[in-house]
Amino acid sequence: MSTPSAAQSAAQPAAKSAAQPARRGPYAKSRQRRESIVAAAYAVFAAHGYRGGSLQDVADKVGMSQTSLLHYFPSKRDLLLAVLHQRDTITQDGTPRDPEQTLADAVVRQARFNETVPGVIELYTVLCAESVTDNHPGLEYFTERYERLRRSYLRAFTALADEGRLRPGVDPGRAAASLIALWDGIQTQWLMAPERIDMAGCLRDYLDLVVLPA
Amino acid sequence: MSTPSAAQSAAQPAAKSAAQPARRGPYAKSRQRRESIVAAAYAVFAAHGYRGGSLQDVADKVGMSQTSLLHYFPSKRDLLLAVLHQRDTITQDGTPRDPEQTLADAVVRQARFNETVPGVIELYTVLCAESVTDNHPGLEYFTERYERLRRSYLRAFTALADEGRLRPGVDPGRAAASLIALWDGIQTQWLMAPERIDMAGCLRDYLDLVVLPA
DNA sequence: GTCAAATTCGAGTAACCACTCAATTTTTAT
DNA sequence: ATAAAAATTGAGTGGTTACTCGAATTTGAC
Repeated sequence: MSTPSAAQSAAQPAAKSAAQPARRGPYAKSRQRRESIVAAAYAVFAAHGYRGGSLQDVADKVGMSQTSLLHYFPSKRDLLLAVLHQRDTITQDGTPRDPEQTLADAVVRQARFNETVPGVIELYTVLCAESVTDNHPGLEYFTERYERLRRSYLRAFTALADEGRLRPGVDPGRAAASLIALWDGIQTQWLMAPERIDMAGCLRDYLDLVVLPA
Repeated sequence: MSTPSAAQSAAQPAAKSAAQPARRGPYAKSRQRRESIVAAAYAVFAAHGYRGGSLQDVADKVGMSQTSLLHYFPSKRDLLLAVLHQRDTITQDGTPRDPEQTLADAVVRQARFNETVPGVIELYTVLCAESVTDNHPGLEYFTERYERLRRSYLRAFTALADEGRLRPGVDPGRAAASLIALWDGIQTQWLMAPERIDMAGCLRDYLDLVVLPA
């Protein structure tokens, strides 16, 4: 309060009348730089987890100093959140499903796609479980993701039930949680024995059991 | 198996003829001490993971110095393996199922039991996913556990199929992997929202879908 | 070209890590 | 009681951690 000049931080290019700090914004290559940092952090966290991966590992991978890295992401926590957001972008997590596609086709297609993207499944599996440990900055992301996903599949199963296409006796709410659980769990087994586990097949089997043909 | 030197713990009082080092074996309270260390490590790894939990944390919890702890478990890795073995003991993992019980009853019963044991599900979920990260000493334990469990459930589903009690179209191998996956995955969701997730209910639902009534 | 903001980094910090070593204290078989 | 093994520990070892600070360099709007 005693230093009113420092309190003015919002940059409005029109309002440069008074004695403003005159922020200039990031330089041209800044965006690419941030992206390459996130990509490196993505790989490091996928391979070692959040606690097991260090900022130095990430900086080395990008080819910059750890200090410069902290200029872009002021804490390891911020970097993790950027990586999780990047995962959403890659997998289009949270994007509504194409209404032309059946639920089963959409799930199977996504499962097959994820299999081809190096590191996505490692990153998701490792960080998700790690996030339930004490004081993990990823917990909120994963709890919210689960709630959103369960709501989404609940809606899908309820719609199918209304058409009479849900197998009698199946509870849409538990089926939603179960589908997500099956997907998560089969990914863990796939990571340990990729040639022995048919992720898409297991998901297809489950959905064929739960939803009746049109 | 491959470390016979460490396996020499059984005291043979008869073989003290030559110039032997005259091992005396552990003292009376040693066994309890080891058990309390494993219990503390169990809690620490469940709450923080393997990489996130430190030997100092464990030593503090037991009330001994970190150096003394290392007298009982010469490395953090050894401590982890002891904790994983302890988990098997608690959950009776690897113990054959009571033949009087149906598969579904056994699974549901075990799921309900695990829910009541503090830390088991945290420990399992956190360490299992962490074990797929680089150079994690738990990987072998979990891969072998998955192979053993899949074989076990494959046998159970195959037996049911022979009785004509497997729903037509269900593949016993994929069903075995799927049952384990569902179980693992539902535990993760339960950890994040225990009051919203019915683990036993989801497992029961799945088995009711897959196996037909007698 | 000027000049301030954006970017970069070397050098620290204080804390923590798993683990070692040498020495002391405690137990227990004799 | 004695003596030797088992148990315990304080003090270190070399390493890593996330993060800070101050200063130098690079950029780009004017």
